[in-house]
Amino acid sequence: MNNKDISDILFAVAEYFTMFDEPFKARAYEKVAESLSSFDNDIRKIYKDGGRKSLEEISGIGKGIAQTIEEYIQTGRVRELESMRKKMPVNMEELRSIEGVGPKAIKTLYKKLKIKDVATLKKAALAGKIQKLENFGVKSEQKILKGIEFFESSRGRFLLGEALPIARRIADDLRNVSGVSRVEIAGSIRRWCETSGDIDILVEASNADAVMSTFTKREDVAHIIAHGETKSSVRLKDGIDVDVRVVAKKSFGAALIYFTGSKDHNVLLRSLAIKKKLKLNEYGLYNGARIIAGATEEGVYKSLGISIPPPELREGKNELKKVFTKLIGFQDLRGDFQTQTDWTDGVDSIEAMVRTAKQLGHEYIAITDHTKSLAMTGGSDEKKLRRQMREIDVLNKKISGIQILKGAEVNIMRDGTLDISDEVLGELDIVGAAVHSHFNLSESEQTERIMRAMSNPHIDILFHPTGRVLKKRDPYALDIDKIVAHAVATGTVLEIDAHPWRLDLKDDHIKRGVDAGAMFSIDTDAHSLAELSYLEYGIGQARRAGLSKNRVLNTLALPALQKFLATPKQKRHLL
DNA sequence: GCCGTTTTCGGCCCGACTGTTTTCAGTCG
Repeated sequence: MNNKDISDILFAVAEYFTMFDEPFKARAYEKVAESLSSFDNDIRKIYKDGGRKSLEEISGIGKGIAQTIEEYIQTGRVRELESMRKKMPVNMEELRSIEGVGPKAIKTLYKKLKIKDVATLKKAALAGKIQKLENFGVKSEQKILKGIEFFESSRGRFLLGEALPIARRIADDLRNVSGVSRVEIAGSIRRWCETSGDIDILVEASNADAVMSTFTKREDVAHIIAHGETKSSVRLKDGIDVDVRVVAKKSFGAALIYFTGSKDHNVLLRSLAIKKKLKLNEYGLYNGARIIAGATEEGVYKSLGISIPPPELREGKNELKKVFTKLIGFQDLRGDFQTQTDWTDGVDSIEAMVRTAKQLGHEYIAITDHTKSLAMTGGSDEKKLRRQMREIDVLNKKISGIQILKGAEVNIMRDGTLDISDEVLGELDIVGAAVHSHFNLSESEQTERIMRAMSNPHIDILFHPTGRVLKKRDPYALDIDKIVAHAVATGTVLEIDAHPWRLDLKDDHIKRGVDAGAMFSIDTDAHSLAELSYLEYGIGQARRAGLSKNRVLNTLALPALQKFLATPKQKRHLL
């Protein structure tokens, strides 16, 4: 049981309260659930050390919620939730993942049509039963069907941001098994693909038995799919499948190539081997019966006469023929240009965000809270922005070793104008612009709108350019090549939003930018301290696109960055 | 259910958008 489990339970309670028309209780639970999901300290430990009282010291937690958390920690259950579930036994998590279906809709759907999950929802929608319900119509029925389509196409695949932490946890545990000398995460995760179907882990060990039994007996295993001498598969309680294989040292490199993939890459490699009258499999590269390489990846590629491609580029395209430009490295970024704080919809204070960024080794961090037309976030108007600038001045004096840049995530209005005056934008160090509404404009309208915003001399970066949310919302209709060309023409930097739900721009779009000569930034879009470590997801996407360090703004040291920002937009360049 | 330099009771971030309606409920962020 960790913070996420507790957070999930509180979310569930909140959802039910919403259904039972208790909006304020719901909001109270929701708030705590949100803050716990990115809370740095272990709640269970806080409770064990200081009891219920210490829970109540956390902002947002009072007597009631402290009791709920206590009950859950002690018994693993929450009676109130169970009794509400009895009244309305629906698969809330599944139904809520359909866009446009909220708690109230779920309530009506259950009461009128006994809809419990996506399967029964789909049946009812296809039968035209939903459009007849009060407050529903033909359009809402169609919207639900579209949502189900989306749900089905992305089911079974996990976001990189979900799969990678799980894979690392398992890999770390396996490293502690005696006799284990090496553990690597392979598969699509190693290639930094934005989603993964499963987790592949490769182990080099003298004692395969111990590895297999430790792995299959994990607490987070829901059931064992296979348990063999060198290979086991399990399904975790999270729903994701994990394969672990144990291989001998002399085959580790060949196995790592094989299990890293992609499938298409392996096909290319094997046909290359055949051309050279060799044979490649997961145990090694063979000349007849004699093994000529296998212990290391380098050795196998070298014996095939090619240089080793970074895992991110092993997609079965032209990676065997290509000479690789040096990709941006995971340690190359010196700062972050998109972060939100508790001034708007972030969780943590500016000071806390800055101190954490400093711990991460950043030389600078831009504070980019939302602006006024995003009222739901408490977005800043000109006055509030100026107040924030004064606070940043104070903090810059107080905190040494990192520069805080005054910024904003300015909202792009329907017509492409901005919701903050040019005068105030001019006072900021760095400004990002982003779309948060009117997602349904035609491609040409949407493209024109964004290009107009990019033409503003104060807009340094276009934030999350296509607006997608993985597994949830498609990107808005956009002519990406026009946007890229306009970025180059105006000197606007294109963001690679590293937030694991966004990864926006995506790899293919980054590639188009690379080809067109655009400049990029890689930012976390962090709304809490924990999210400040998301940069690696963006770097992974950048590497998949072949992006090199010298095209990325936040690889610059602070003085060079300041010089860049002091240059008029049109004249800016990185190379 | 939580909280207090506008309150220990009475509010609770709130505006846009959609699709349903004919003045509004639900969802989203």
